[in-house]
Amino acid sequence: MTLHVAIQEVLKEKARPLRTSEIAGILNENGLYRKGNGSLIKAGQISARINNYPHLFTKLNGVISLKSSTGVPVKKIKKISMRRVMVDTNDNTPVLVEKLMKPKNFNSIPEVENKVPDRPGLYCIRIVNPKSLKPFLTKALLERGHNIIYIGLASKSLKKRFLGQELRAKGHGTFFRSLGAVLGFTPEKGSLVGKKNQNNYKFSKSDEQQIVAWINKNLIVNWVEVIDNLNIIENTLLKEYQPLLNLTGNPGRLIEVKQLRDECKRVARENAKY
DNA sequence: CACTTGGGTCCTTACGCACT
DNA sequence: AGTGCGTAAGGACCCAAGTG
Repeated sequence: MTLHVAIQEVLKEKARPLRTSEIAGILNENGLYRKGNGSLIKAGQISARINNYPHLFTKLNGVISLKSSTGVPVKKIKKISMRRVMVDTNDNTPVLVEKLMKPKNFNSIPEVENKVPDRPGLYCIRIVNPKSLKPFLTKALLERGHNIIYIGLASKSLKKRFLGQELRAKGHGTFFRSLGAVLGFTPEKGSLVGKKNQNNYKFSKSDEQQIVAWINKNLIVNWVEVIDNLNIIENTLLKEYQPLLNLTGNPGRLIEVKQLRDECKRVARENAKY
């Protein structure tokens, strides 16, 4: 039995919409579907399959239902509008993009950290002197003719996501992990052992402080508040500028960055020797 | 005891390998 | 070559512990 058929079976049997994590749990218990290597099915895998079979399933507010009339009646749930991209007549995207990318608008983080809004938007990070990085990164920036190292989005809050997670390591910032890796830091050995998410490695407190100090000294940042079309704008920018440390969606992603991140993961997953 | 902070967990989606 | 499938990046949610 394929995974999506197994998901259909579960939804039919339970006769109500289910979360991806619930479906994974039920399948792991009833054995309707087993992975080739025998490992447990994760919620993310269910989500991936749901997206690959839009004709079979509907997804509303995080719960999955069967689409076919033979399946479960879809419960009425308050609808959240999934805004489709519409280029309306007063589209001010070009203005926002210019405002975001204009080098003059960038400032060091200590100068602006109290001003980052608790609102959604896009952010861009530049490096003052590309030569403060490892040679392969310096070279890549010179080839690209800019000093942009990361472009990201915060769908809820720039303050929490951009400032908190990315620049101050509160929580799990993708950029912070990548930067630490390319600066030559590695997490503490075994720090991911037993953790559910085997990717979100962290650095030691003292390493974190050193990275934050490096960020304050070497990086300048800018952001714009945006609500609509965040993903589309981000994707366009990634294609146009190919920032140094973005991986997903970046045609100029650097394999060396991925390798350094993988090395961090390897160390963090390693059983501590004693 | 309300508020803040830290961080564990969850969700979505792009990517790339494996199989047909 | 096309399709199926699993993994991991990127981002947000949410709760427990800390703080005043």
